[in-house]
Amino acid sequence: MSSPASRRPARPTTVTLKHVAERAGVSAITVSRVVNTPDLVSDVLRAKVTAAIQDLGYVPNRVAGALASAESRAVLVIVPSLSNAVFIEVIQGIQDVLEVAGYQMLLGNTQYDLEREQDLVAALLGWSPAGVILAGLRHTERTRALLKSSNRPIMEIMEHGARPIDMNVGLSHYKAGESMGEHLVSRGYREIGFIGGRLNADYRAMHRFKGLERCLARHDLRRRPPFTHECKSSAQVGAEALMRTLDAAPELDALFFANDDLAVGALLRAQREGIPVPGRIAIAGFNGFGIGELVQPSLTTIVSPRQRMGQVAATMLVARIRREAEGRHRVDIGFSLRVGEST
Amino acid sequence: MSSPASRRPARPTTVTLKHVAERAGVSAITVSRVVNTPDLVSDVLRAKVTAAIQDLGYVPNRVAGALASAESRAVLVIVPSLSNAVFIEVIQGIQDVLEVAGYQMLLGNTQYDLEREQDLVAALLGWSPAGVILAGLRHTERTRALLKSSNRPIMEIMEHGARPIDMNVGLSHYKAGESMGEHLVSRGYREIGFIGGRLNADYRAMHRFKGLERCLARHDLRRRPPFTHECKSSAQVGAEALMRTLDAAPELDALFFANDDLAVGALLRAQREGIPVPGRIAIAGFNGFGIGELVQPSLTTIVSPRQRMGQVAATMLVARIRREAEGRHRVDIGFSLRVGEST
DNA sequence: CTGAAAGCGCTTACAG
DNA sequence: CTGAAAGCGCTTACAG
Repeated sequence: MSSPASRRPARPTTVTLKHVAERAGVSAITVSRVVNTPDLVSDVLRAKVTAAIQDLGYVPNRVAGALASAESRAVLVIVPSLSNAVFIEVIQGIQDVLEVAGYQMLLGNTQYDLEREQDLVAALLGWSPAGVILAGLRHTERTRALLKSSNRPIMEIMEHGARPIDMNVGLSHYKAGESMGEHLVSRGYREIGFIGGRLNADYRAMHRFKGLERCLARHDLRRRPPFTHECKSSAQVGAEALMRTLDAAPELDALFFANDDLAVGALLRAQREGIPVPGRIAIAGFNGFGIGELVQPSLTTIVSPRQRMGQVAATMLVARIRREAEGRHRVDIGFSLRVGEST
Repeated sequence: MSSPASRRPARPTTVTLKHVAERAGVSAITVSRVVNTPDLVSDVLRAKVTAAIQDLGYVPNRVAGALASAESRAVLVIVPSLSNAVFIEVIQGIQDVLEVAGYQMLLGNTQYDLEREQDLVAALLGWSPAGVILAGLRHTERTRALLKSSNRPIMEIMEHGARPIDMNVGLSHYKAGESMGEHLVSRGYREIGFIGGRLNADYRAMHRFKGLERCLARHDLRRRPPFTHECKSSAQVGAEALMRTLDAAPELDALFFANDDLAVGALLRAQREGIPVPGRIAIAGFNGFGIGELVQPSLTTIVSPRQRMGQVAATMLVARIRREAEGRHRVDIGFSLRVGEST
């Protein structure tokens, strides 16, 4: 019963379960129940405990709770990039749901590197997360093994595919590429190129390219390797890529950019250079950011339901964490073509 | 010594310090030292322990460590919004530094609500963070009290001011507003308006407005209340605000928008409507996003060093966490005026 | 509906 | 440089 205070001066004097229990005249477990599963406590005791919590300004120590239960109220969210607005919007959707459900997000950024992803997963599992959301279906074997043996609900997002580790919410990037290809062909374009960056790492963009290729093959149109650059996508990079590509392949009459950042940059640059869009060159993107509707000409693009994807994924995950889940483990969230003036 | 395994089937069989210690033939504390303070361990034991860690695939349980030491390797980062790219870039800067230093970010979003901020701070302190970074110098009294009594290093960012709770890195939004005012006046504009949204919550934008007002007063120019809207800033909202404001106050010859999102939207809308910029109306923003250099005319704006602000703040915080900090607790990170074609 | 005991996997604060 | 003991603040798995 001797106080350890003299030995641990660094530890701030904190209100603990025990203090609340003493104040309320109940046991510690009862306080714990009031905090976590109030329905299991009688009205009388619950009122006493709630009052004691208020009086003392008790804040539960989540770390202790996590250690005791081997499960923290944290969800790992691992994405390839934060400079890409797509992931920001997905993260917002996830946050919307996690916050209401009382879970904290632990955010990791792999920078499109599967080894980094593996290290992140290993390190972050040390937090005993209640669940994991990560981008993509492509991971190292060890990442898969770590996630599986963690016995936590796992949600893979962004792309929809056949063999998820556990659950999956995403869309078919291949079909999206095909869909844009069909649109361009139907508009009469015949010399169609694809511009993207770091396609080995951003393999979802590569899937879109493959979808486009499939479409071009079907129509007996010329297929070209993608025009690539080895840097992060941005409007500036898209602007440069447009000029370089038109120089290298002046016969092109349409360009499908890997994303809207690139496409909007290209559009604005074309305008500045006096290159008619779509008269000289048609321009299309992928994402469906709001800015695409404001530029002139407005951008033809594929709209992915980013925030909703995050919400759906987080909702399914939370249901599984709470063991209320049933039914589908795989959701194709779809996409839509938004036809603007640029094609 | 009896195994609890039969009583806790849910807990996955995990490799712990003890297992590593047994394998390496040392005590648990020695393993702990190899993980946390390897310099304190002899080369011989360190090698043995490192090998055992590799063999067993040991991953430290951060939760247990945090409970024992009353300090987790987490840093709270609390911002008002994730839909504002400013905060995303600041967060990136913070991440850059925290990741290298081995800290995990716990992200909270107040939605510009000081009560929500207070609740977030209270709840997240339950994670025993090593430090806290939060946006702004304005908080509830209870938030301040909670942070102070937590005895953790606290860093307030975004704005630079006189009485931080602990440390502060930011810029003067008042001076930024003044500076833009001086630029507009020097260009010959005389009827200058300010457009922004939710200025009570986004009081930093209000500071920029006040700075502008001060400048207008100095030059004996007409001062107007800000033209406001009650929704999140976006290009779409800026586009609408431009049209509404020109309708309401056709005498205006220059508009200072609270941020670049609004200003770029206005610029693109003006172009679409055939309103000459800056001939009919000059347009200026605040942030310095890359898109402002691509639109036509290019946007005059104030560039805030967002990513660097995050890096500097996180670097100072980590130094304090490690008790290596000295010198300045307050840094004015500054800003610069980028003159484009829109004014 | 309520509680006493044991334990989660680490680190602290010594002692040697 | 190394280690045995105690403890961090909770929750689990019983028993009643």
